Amino acid sequence: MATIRDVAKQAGVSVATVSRVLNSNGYVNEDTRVKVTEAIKELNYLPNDVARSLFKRRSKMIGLILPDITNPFFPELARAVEDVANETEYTFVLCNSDNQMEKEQQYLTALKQKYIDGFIVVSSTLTTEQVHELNVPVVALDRIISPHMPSVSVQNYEGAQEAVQYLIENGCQKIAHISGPDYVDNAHARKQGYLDMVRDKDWYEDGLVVDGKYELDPAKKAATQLLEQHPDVDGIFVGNDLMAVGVLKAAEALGIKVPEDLSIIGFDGIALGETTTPALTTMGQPIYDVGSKAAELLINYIEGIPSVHSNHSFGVQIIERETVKKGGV
Amino acid sequence: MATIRDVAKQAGVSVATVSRVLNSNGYVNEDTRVKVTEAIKELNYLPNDVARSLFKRRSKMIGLILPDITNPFFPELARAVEDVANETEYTFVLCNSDNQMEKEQQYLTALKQKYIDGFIVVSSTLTTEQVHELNVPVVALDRIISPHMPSVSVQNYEGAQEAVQYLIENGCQKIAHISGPDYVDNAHARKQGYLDMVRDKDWYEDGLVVDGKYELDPAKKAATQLLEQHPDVDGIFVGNDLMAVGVLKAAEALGIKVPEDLSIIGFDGIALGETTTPALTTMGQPIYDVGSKAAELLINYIEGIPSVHSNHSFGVQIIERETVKKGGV
DNA sequence: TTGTATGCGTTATCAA
DNA sequence: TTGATAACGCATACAA
Repeated sequence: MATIRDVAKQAGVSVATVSRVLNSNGYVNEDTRVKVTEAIKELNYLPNDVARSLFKRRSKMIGLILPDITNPFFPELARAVEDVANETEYTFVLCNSDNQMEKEQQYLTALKQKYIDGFIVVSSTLTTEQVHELNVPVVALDRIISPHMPSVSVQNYEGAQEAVQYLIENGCQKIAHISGPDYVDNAHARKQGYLDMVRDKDWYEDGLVVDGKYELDPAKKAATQLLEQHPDVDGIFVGNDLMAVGVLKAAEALGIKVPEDLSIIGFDGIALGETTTPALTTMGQPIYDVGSKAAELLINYIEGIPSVHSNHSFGVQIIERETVKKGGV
Repeated sequence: MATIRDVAKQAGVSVATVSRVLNSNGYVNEDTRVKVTEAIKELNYLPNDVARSLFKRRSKMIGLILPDITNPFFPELARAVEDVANETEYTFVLCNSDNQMEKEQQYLTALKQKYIDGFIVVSSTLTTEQVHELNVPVVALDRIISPHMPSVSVQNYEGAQEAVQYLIENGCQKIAHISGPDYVDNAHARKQGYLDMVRDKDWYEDGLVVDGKYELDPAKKAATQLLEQHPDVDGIFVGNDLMAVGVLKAAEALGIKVPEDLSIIGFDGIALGETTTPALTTMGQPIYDVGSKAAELLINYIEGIPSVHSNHSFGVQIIERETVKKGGV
């Protein structure tokens, strides 16, 4: 590996001038610029980013901390972040936290030792203090950590209401909800959206909302119980698509026809929902846009470019497929 | 951020001694060791990895280059790599190449500038020369670049044969194949496995193998055509699970009952296959093990630990679910 | 057992 | 317009 010194020697100039043409700042004579450029080419020289980082105290790296890339909601998000990182010449570090604060903290400090420039985090456990004392730019994604911290998310509450409304409009008479964990703010918001739509219905009762942990199997179990105890439920608003697939499987196992006997609507709009039979109707969020917006926000933040909105909330939109029986009341 | 110099001052020793206790090498008096440790604690000192990297010429980072994390085959692989990277204190960089050699090359050189210690690559375009002149440890994953380069993969040829055999044993009379791209070695091997099982059957004809590009929609289209042109096909061995889902969808659209009128078997064993209706029968590969083995191999390679086998090939195993009609001939 | 000095490869300051 | 040189924060060779 050639160093800047080798280039300098080859071009018959000092390292300072080489550095100047490299970063194109400061005056440099056209002739010597050419000489240096040629030397660089001949030696196949590439600047050493580590040395650069040491001097600049920044690494051109950003980290994405999320629960688990194996959860089908996250790959598209990660892809979006990676894409904008790539465009802006940042390198992208992926961290799976399994929702454990300990792991999050480990990644945070380990990467800080590498002069990482910033983080995007999907977390329900990180506190404002932790982020603050980290002293590195952070934007929250999908889940909000604090209103005072830049974030990108979607209109969970409103989306949930729309979803329930859609079920009602299509004739459902008794609508249940499979919720995500209460400590996840978006799960909480979706549940509230549901509750505020149904709480005053005469058919409503507490047993209609059960926890599915945002995972497939727990949701399947929860739905099975729910449907056994409340056979008159004819519509379910499920907190995310992954759980909705579990609900679909539960109905199938119980011999309940979807959508004839039971309408199901999910939330997220992940690709998985297109592959089930029947295909999943859902409240879709613009996952890729959410991810890339978070990355943009972070990079602007890092580079000191002021952002108009530092708390961005995307709208959601219903994706009509096959798990809701169409027809008015 | 405190530096080693701050710690030295605080403890009343030189930076060399601090370095010694940090890396626990060289002699150091127990008393001063304690003093230093305390100073470190008081100052909340963390060593600067960038400075370390510059000196050591290595970064404790490994890169994983794969086509697209959005393809449901890859998240589990990536997770496995990240897990062992994490255990061994390496940080994990994810790169999406979209199967473009140009992007691969960009990542390779960009990360080399950061003193990356090694790569795991899922690639069909990278050449031995490129890897060689990179002069950084590389292990090939899922797809073999050269027999002389460490690699981890599965028994594609044998698995394909088993899959076809399974279809035959269960009474299929005319078996087609939806293949992956021929330039992907594992797709080629799977196709060969199929061909070597059926080439001499009296029902075999060339039109029975069609390209599905290892993607869902192309496979769906290909299967639709295939099934229209060859209505007597009663079994399909599909080159991967993602395409198999497309085939399932095609059959559904054509009103062909699976598995009653058509048996389908995929390859890979990704989670997606469990969620379809009917659930996909497939040749499962130990995806997580494949990924973690590759990571182990790479890290041993990096750290100079000799590996017994540098070309590892895992076995595959049939996962019987619901898309193959059971029953002998 | 400990300290001093040097280098890892850059960038930026200051002179020239 | 260019060149010396001092950082950046650490680890090691060599002295002491």
